[in-house]
Amino acid sequence: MSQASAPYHHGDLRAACVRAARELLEESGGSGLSLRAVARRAGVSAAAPYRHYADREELISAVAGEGYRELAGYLAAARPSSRNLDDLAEIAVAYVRFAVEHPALFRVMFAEPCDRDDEERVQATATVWEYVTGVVRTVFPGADTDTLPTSVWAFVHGLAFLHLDGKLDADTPEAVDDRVRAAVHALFAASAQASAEHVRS
Amino acid sequence: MSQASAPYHHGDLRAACVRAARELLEESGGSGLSLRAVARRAGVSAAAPYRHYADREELISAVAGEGYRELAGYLAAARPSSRNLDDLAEIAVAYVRFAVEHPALFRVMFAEPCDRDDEERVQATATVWEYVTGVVRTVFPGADTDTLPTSVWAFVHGLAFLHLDGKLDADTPEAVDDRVRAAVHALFAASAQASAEHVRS
DNA sequence: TGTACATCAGTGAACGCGCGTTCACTGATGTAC
DNA sequence: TGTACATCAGTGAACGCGCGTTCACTGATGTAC
Repeated sequence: MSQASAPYHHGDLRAACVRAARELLEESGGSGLSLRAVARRAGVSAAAPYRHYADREELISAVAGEGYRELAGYLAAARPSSRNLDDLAEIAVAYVRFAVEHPALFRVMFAEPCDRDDEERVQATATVWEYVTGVVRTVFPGADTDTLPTSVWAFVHGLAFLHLDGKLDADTPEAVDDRVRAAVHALFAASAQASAEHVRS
Repeated sequence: MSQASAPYHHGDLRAACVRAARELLEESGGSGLSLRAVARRAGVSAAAPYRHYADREELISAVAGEGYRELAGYLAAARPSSRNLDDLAEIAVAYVRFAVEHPALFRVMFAEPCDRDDEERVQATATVWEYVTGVVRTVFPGADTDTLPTSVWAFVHGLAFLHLDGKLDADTPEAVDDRVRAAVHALFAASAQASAEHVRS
């Protein structure tokens, strides 16, 4: 409740660690993310985080979890309900924007070897999956609901990573948005012809 | 020329470092990749690599460069010339297979912050880009040649990363191949209808 | 309301480690005469 | 062919560093009576 400036014990070191970790991530990238640096940033001794996290891995998982929740927020905010290709494009824009705005966090979420036993992360992946499936179902009614979500997620995820790694040049955030929109429309428009041919043959 | 078992000086430490680095990558992932570990693995003192590489970064760039060249080989071997969707699917399979067979190397190639000034890496990116553009031109003649390659590369790249991170479950290499083929066809088949609608509206 | 005590979050010193990088050096190689 | 010497790849010891983690501890909090 109180927001005293000099905390007696600390207040909520658990949350403060995640916050500190995210700040470090934004500032120095993934390489700067050590438990000691987090403790330092939180204004606490190096051993203090061990009251709240078993080890470094557990803290990182917590950070990744928060990242997933935030990504879900971005997507939901972009289009609460999606009906057509334009909606899909805006969702893709939101996804890529999240990645580009939080590059190190996005890498932690996806590029760290994913621990299958970590329930929070498995859950987070499942959430993204369900979301994508829902979008695909409304944008492409009657399509193959088993496979197409994979394709769409992969496509959007790939756009995010390529932008993240600077493989596509887009200087401003707006340029990124535009490239993403164009990529979505190009893919689904230009493929119509080839697809029709393929189905027919 | 000679392949003596106990090298006098060393022979070709420059190449041996890259080889050692790749072995470490396969065995222990990206975290184990230190210059000292590379030297140890190459059977040489910790300072020796500095005769051939200015610093750790430069070695890693060399490794990434080799990765790009090898990826290009995978792709070319999959389909020397591509004409239709099936060809594209096999190229995607090759791309994902490369990623899954060399996960840590693939991450080094893409997930390390990409140095724009490193000519070899810029060149490597450009090579992939040109290859993808060429494929797109033959598979989708008459399509938007500026944007569609971005879409296709993103799609395939995303498939690679999602498989790499275990976000999609596919237990055997064959299962991965099948999922990739299915994803390619699902994307280009199911989108036809939505695309046609969109163009018409 | 006041005291005694259990709880437990945070301390600070210490451990052993592997890292990147430097330095003066050594010793094999290959070239000039 | 034989010797003198310059070159330069590799050595090994050392630097200072930050890391993850442990440990016995301290001191604030909150509860029982």
